[in-house]
Amino acid sequence: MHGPQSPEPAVPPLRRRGERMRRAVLGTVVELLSTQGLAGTTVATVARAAGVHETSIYRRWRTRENLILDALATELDAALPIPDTGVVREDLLRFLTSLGRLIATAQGRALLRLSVERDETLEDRRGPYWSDRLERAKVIVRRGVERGELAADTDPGLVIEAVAGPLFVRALLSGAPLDDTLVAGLVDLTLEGARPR
Amino acid sequence: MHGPQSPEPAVPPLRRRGERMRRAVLGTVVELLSTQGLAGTTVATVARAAGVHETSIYRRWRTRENLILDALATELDAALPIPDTGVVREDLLRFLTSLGRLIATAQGRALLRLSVERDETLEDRRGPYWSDRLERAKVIVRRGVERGELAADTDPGLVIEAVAGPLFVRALLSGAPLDDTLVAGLVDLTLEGARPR
DNA sequence: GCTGTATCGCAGGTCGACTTGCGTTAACCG
DNA sequence: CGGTTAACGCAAGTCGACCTGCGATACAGC
Repeated sequence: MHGPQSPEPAVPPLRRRGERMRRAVLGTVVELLSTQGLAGTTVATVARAAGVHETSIYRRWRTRENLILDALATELDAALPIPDTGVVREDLLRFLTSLGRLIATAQGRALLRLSVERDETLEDRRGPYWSDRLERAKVIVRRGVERGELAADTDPGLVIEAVAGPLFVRALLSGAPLDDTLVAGLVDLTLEGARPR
Repeated sequence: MHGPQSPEPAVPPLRRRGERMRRAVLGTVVELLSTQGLAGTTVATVARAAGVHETSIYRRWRTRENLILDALATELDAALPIPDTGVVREDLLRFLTSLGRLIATAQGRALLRLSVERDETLEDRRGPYWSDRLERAKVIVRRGVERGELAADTDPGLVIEAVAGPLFVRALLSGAPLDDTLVAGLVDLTLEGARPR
């Protein structure tokens, strides 16, 4: 073997800078999240796996929370498309179904959990991710109103919150399953109401 | 001043045992929660304020989470009564209003936050508090069905989740306000539906 | 009243998040 | 292509959650 003369090459410290380091670390985070879960994704672990020093991570992202949020925001940016089938019920069904699937994902659950853990003291107000998605989904309702499928005075935000809220509650609080039956029941209840007709 | 002969009385370590210690610690937790918030309620702080050693707290409650959950469960046990006015809309309105008020409380928010922070790895499945409350609220819907106010095939759980879900989502995710307008809009939407009539 | 045992005090330690100071080098810029 | 600087490596340390062993005592049962 043609080894180096010096018995200990002293492992040249890999200083991956700038964008290269950023991508390496973020990729490692996403991978660790799906294999080790949120609890297993510690800053020290990420640093080791990405071949970067822990300090460098803290200097760039400030907190573990920022780190993971950054990785997930990049990863889940394209998720939750807004369907446009021409029928409100169908649009809501599809949107809720993909929302349920996202929430069932390890990454989705992690994003959810981290969005909740905000300090109540300082108004940090982050986690715009979910608020944004719900905001975007309002067009589904608006299109339904324009088509005459829904009452003219329908509040789009209210409808979206009413159908999506239970999914979040189940994922965060009760742990109850998120199946298609629930989604369909929710949509129909919100569209038709509970009054006898 | 008639001080004791010994210059340092060496502060006899107060060993409050059993129920006395339990009440002292839990009372301190509730107090600290409303004055210092969740982040300020650390085990060391509680121990000092209650005149108890940190180790004793860990031995009895295992985790900080258990400690606070125990204190809040005891404190909020009687909260969220189920109204029975004879009219579904009124019952739902009152229930949701008190739920919103509870959620706006420092203690309510703390209970919510802690109910979310469950490990996804081990199926610890706690936080039955909120699930229990929603479960109990189902009778409101059942009574409405019996009275003929609601369709016979109405799913009580679905209705309760649809009206309560958005409140939790706002408290946990979006931080949007919980006013009476929202509550009324939610109840009416769920009862009447969004379809034009 | 005396003893036995579970409970508590206390010292010391692990682990993860986060910080600071200082030396070193990669990367951009003229 | 040499110089400057911001980015990185590294050592050391703080803080809070949580654990362990050991000695001491409050309270129960006799």
